[in-house]
Amino acid sequence: VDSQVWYACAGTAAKLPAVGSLVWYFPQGHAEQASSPPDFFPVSTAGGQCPALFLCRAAAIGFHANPDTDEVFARILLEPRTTLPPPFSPEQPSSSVEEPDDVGAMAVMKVLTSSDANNGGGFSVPRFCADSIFPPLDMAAEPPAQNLTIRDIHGKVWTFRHIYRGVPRRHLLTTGWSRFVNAKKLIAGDSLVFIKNRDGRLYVGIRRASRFSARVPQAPPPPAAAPPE
Amino acid sequence: VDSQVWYACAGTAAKLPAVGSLVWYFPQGHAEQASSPPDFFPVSTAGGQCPALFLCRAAAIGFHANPDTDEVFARILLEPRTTLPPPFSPEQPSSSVEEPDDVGAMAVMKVLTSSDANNGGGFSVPRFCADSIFPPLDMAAEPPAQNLTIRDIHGKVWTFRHIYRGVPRRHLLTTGWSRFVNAKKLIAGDSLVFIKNRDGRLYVGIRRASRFSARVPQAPPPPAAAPPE
DNA sequence: TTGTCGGCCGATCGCCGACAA
DNA sequence: TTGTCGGCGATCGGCCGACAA
Repeated sequence: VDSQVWYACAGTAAKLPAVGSLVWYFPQGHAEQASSPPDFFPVSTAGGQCPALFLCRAAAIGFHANPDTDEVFARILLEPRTTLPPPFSPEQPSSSVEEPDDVGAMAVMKVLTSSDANNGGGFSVPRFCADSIFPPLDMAAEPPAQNLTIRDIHGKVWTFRHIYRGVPRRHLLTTGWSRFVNAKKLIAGDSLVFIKNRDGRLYVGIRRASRFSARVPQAPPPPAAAPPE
Repeated sequence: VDSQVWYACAGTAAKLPAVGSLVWYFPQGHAEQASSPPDFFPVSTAGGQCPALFLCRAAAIGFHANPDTDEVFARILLEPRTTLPPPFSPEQPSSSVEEPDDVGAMAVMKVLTSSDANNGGGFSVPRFCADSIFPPLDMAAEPPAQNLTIRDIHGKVWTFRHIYRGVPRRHLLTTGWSRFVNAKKLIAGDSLVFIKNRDGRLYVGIRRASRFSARVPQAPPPPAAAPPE
């Protein structure tokens, strides 16, 4: 996966160590956060424990995306320094050292509203996104419209009809949008990241809302003055 | 899975050994046919070979169905006799010894036509199936119709509208049929087995057509007299 | 600027009898 | 007896502007 697109999808909160820098590998944190718990068998001691920290060198970083959910993750190859060899280590979040500020690219994020995610609708494009990411429309046309060619993080191409219409005027994605929503199983609360790289190529990334504490909207209690039903 | 339903779905060609009987376990045949090849490591000899046959006792039989495809398979627990212990063995087809003839139940099979499997249609119920499996219709009604409650091999309940209509009259499944076709991903050539057990409960099983040599129908060559296009 | 709604039109789904194999 | 077809009504998907937050 292209690292530029990866960073845009991961968000500014995601920090990765620079290749070659020294980091602490924290097995317990890895075991608690990883989707597939690592196997510490080869390094566990007679007492069944392994050391709490390993000093390591970040030898290589791989940028990846889940083929099903498009969620991004990084795989960091760690070389031990002065301690026993630890196992191969995927998914090491937030070990803050450096981030590439080579922003010749633009990225805009939007949280999907229920109108965006509901079937039978389009996608309301934020004005700033249309202005700074998408190619300019021919405003002489009636209505101004174009087809956008956008790649997801796997490189798969999606096309969307981008139209500027309604009173007052607004930017919308129509044809192609619902196919995308269904294919990616997007729901209200998920976020999209639209990315324009230095070559002008368009990408779209997904940040899923935490499904864990998803709360069902509830009817508010009646106002104090209202008599009980 | 209920063994009665299992046998109806497996068909009359499927033979299972009686529990307690002696059978030959044939590792190479197992390895060639099993979807997940067995691991013979613990019994392989220094030459990398394991014996061609094991005499075993069929200690227990489990009746199972693939949760995705509904295809049935059996798991036979084998106890070795006079040889080294073999590994646990799933899926041992056709070791012909016995089959339970306790047929207080009825089963009828039909291969799906393209009209059955195409969306936008119902299912033509063979006359014999309607007469011998389904509950009798009230022929005084116009048209005669009823809702059928039928369980798949996992026990999941499906409902179908069974109607007797058209000129000339015929039995059809309409409402509920296309949902079933889509959920089970049925295509023309697959077969259904309708089963009525001794209690009068209805079941439906699936036998998938071999996807391997599925051939696309081809236009026949023009008659000899026809001039070339 | 943009989230939600109702209208509306076209596409699809799915039930029907006709008809012939 | 039953496989396939065309018809057609109901439903749904999806594009639209209105309107208000």
